[in-house]
Amino acid sequence: MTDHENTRVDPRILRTRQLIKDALIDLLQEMELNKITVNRIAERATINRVTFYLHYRDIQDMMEKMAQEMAEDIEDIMRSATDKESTGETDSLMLESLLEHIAENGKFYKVVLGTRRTPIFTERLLKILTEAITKRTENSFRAATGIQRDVAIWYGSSALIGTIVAWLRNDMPYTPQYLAKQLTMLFRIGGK
Amino acid sequence: MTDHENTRVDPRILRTRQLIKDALIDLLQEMELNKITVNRIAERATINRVTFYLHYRDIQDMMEKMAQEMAEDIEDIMRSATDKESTGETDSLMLESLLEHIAENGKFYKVVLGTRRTPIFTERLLKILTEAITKRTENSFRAATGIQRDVAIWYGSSALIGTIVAWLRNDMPYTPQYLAKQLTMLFRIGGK
DNA sequence: TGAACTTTTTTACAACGTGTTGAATAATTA
DNA sequence: TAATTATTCAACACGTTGTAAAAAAGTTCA
Repeated sequence: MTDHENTRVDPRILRTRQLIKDALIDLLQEMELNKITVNRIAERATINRVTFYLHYRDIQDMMEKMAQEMAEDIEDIMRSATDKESTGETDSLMLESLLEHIAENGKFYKVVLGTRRTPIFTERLLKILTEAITKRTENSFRAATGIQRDVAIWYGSSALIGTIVAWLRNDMPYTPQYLAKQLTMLFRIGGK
Repeated sequence: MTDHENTRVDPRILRTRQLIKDALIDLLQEMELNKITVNRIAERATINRVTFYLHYRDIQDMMEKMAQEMAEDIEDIMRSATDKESTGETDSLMLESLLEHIAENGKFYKVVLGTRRTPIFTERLLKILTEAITKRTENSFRAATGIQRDVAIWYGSSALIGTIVAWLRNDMPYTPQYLAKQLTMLFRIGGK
């Protein structure tokens, strides 16, 4: 995805890590996680198996690091959406930027969010969305409806992530902009 | 959970299968799926490792069978809720029965739905909920809002399952009845 | 360019998990 | 009790894991 790295780093490391990551994404499209071995990853990445261990402790560790990178990317995007606009419509813009980012990296997100093989990624995104919603509804929550705030937050954040997942699984039949609008509407009437 | 078996079956088989299932649920509370081996399951279940293979092809196969049983249980419950009431309020009752069932088997559901270790179970429940909602909104969908029907279904079903998951993770701080009411309210305003 | 440094490869190893066998033992059924 | 069926035991070949040491290849910088 993006850099995250300003210090000079050996191009061999960059190359190897990219090869390994691509190989994993590749394999995740084809088979369940329990069929994916370091052997297969190395083979697919055209690197030596030992090299894998020079970069990651094991497959689990690798996925955690990738999920961390994803989370940083998404947080950056959402932060800059908040900065750009200060005229009320931030959450609509945030959603739109997020969906655009996901669409741009569709191959990646379809695998890590669209399949249920890598729950860490979904978990990470859910957490980010929950926090964003929590922050965003700090004042604006209408308790008058008789709905518990935490239930509304659970409801809204799962609805968002679930819709994104379904959208990915169906090969993104709507543009990010259109889906963002739909979601904003649904979200307004429902959650808060 | 329930029987699913009316024909006489060797009590040793019942005992062994129950021991194995309990062992898996036990282990899933303690460690990630990739740390769980047939060895460990057999050890925890106090059976011989070979016996495991007399009942299941592998751990994956075992989880699929357990998810299938869960799905059958839930479908039974939702069916009988539909039968019982014909006076409009079926979806509220269905939700209530479902949540009661989950609460009764809290230990089981907290593991298979509450942790992200067994996506098959969540997947199965999502499918059931999606189908129920799809059926239920066949006529009553208000297109006037400008919201796509499929988006609304994605949104509503993920919201439901996500809220249930969060409720389990937080050790069910609301009664099934209360949560069902909350969900019905949120669902009404939002999805359809 | 050449020398110092870092990364990758090669080969090898022990430990462990898998899935399957055939024969024994134990429990259930009738 | 006898016949049947489930479980255990011991053992096997095979693949995966994570680590090690040394050789080879690629990068950096004077």
